[in-house]
Formats: sequence, structure tokens, C-alpha cells
Amino acid sequence: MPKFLDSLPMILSRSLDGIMPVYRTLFQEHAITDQQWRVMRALWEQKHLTSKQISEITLLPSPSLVGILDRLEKKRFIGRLRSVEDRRLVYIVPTQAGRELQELMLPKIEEIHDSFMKKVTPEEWGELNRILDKLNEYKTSSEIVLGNRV
Amino acid sequence: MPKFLDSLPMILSRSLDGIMPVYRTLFQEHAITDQQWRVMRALWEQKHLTSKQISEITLLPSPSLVGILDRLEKKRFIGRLRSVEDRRLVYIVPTQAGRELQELMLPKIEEIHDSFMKKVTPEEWGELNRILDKLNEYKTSSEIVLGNRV
DNA sequence: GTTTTATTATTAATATATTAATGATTAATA
DNA sequence: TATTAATCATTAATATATTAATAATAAAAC
Repeated sequence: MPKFLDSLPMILSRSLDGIMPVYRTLFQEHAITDQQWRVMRALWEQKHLTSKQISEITLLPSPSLVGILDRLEKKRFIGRLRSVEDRRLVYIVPTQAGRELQELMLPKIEEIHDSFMKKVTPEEWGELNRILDKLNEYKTSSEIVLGNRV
Repeated sequence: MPKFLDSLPMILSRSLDGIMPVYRTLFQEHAITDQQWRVMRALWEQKHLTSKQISEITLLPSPSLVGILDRLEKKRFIGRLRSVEDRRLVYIVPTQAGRELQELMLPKIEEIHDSFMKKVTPEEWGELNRILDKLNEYKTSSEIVLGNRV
């Protein structure tokens, strides 16, 4: 019987709960939230992205994204631009202030990332990614029985 | 430069995003949420737990827990009992209906867990846990301060 | 070409997360 | 023992997640 605390959702949640506060200290210095940073980070080296593209990159659900973009727009970090070719699309563009925020935060984000990378070997990091991918692989029931790999 | 999508928060979030829907199908059949199940699961084989204990076990922040417990109480799956020895404490006890829900859901939860376990070897599962633990080890004093949860 | 179907962003309703603060109670200290 | 400090559950305010639905537009099918 799998212990509750050792289930897959719990070990991943526990890991995230341990990791995010390290980032959050930086986010708070710039008065933005985790999700707001995800959006800004996605715009890095991009002229513009549609709302849908941002949702796919950041994993933020689009209904949530509406409010997140509202607040980033209010803070003058992004702008919304309705597409003329396809009027269903809305392009999100970083403002000058948005670019400056990115430039300011990215080096520190990379520092934090590096500090985590120092805790494991490159091999372990690769293993972690490989095992997580494997857990998320979708197989049909017949494929599982046959032991096939997709 | 670490790619945004390969950062630690993103690979963990992506993994959770892939895993939770499998559980959520079951949750929806019983009209409860992820968090509500976490609480019920924590009460498994327990006569009672305080709100604080549940918060620690489930990783649910206590302010969130208040509402989650409210809704579980409304659904008659749990009851609240003020402690007489220490009147600050509130014991959460599963009702008969709560016990029945646990009995009903736990086997299916274990099935899902097993289906994930089949995707990796026992060695890989151990590695995953070990690497995640390693990433959450705190080495500098500032990180300890930043990472602690109350 | 008009109807049907898809797609994109959005709204709505409810549930949860985050941070700070509060009331009630208990433990610690002067 | 009177006071101070700590603890537990909770509230408050704001931000986000989840699911379903909608309006506007575009693409596909008839």
C-alpha cells in the first residue's frame, strides 16, 4: 500500500513547496507573483506572443491568464495588441519597463537556477528529467502489457 | 543559460500537470476536489487529527484549509470537535459517510498509483525520490531561512 | 454563398493559494 | 501572579485554478 506522503503528487508537491520560496523572495522584491514572472519570462527574446502561446509555454490556464495579463498591463509591463490578420488573436508585447524588469530579474533567476544545479550532478539532473518524462509517457493498455515503448 | 522550460519549477509543474488529470477523473466521480481528497486521505486510519496536523501532512496552507474543511463539513464527510484539554485545538473527525468515501476511493487511488509505478523501475523511483530530496537540501543559512514553512 | 464547425479570448462561478492580521487560549517569564 | 510571549484556528484581501459557457471571428462543409 503506497503511503500517502510517498505518492507521486505528494513528492512533487513537496519538492515544489521547498523550491518556490527561494524564487519567491526575488519575486517579492519586484512586487510580482510567480505567475506574472512566468509570463514575463516567456516574452524574453520575443517581440510578441499570443495569449494562447503564453498559456502553452507557461502552463498557465487561459482563464487565469486573462487576469494575470490584466494586472501586468496595469503595472505597464505588457501591452495587448489585437491582430489585424486574425482578429481573434491578441498579441502580448512587453513594454520598455517590462524589458527592463526582465533584464533586471533574469540574472538573479539564473543564479537561483545555478544554485539548484549545484546540488545535483549533471547525470542526476538528466536522470530526473528522464524519469519524470517516463512517468508522463502515455501508453495504451495493450502497449503496457506488451512492454512496448513509444 | 537555463532554458525557461527546463527550469526546476517548470519541469515539476509540467509533471504535476500531466499526472493530476489522471487522479482528477476519479475525484470528479465523487464530486470532491484534489485538496478535499488530500484531507480525507490524511484521516485514513486516524481517529482524529488537528487542523494543524492536517496542514502539515497534506501541505495545504492553513488559511486554505479552513474553507476546505468548511466544505467537507457541509458535505457531511467530516466533523469539527473543539478540544477540551487545549481549547485552541480543533479535532477533525471523519463521519461514517467520510469513512465510506475513503473505503470507496482508496482502492482506485492505489490502482492509479500502481499504474504510475509500472512506468518506472523500483530503482528509478528510488532515484527520483533521492534526487528530489537532494534538491531540497539546504546548505546555506539564508536558504534555510527562506525555505522553512511554519 | 450560406450554414456548420473550430478557434481565440474572455466571462462567470466556485475553490484554493498567499500574505498579513486577529481573537482566543495557553505557556513562559518577570 | 500579572504580564508577556507563543500557539492555534480563523478572517481579510488579493491573486490564481478549475470547469463550463459565451461572443467574436475564422475555417470548413455543404
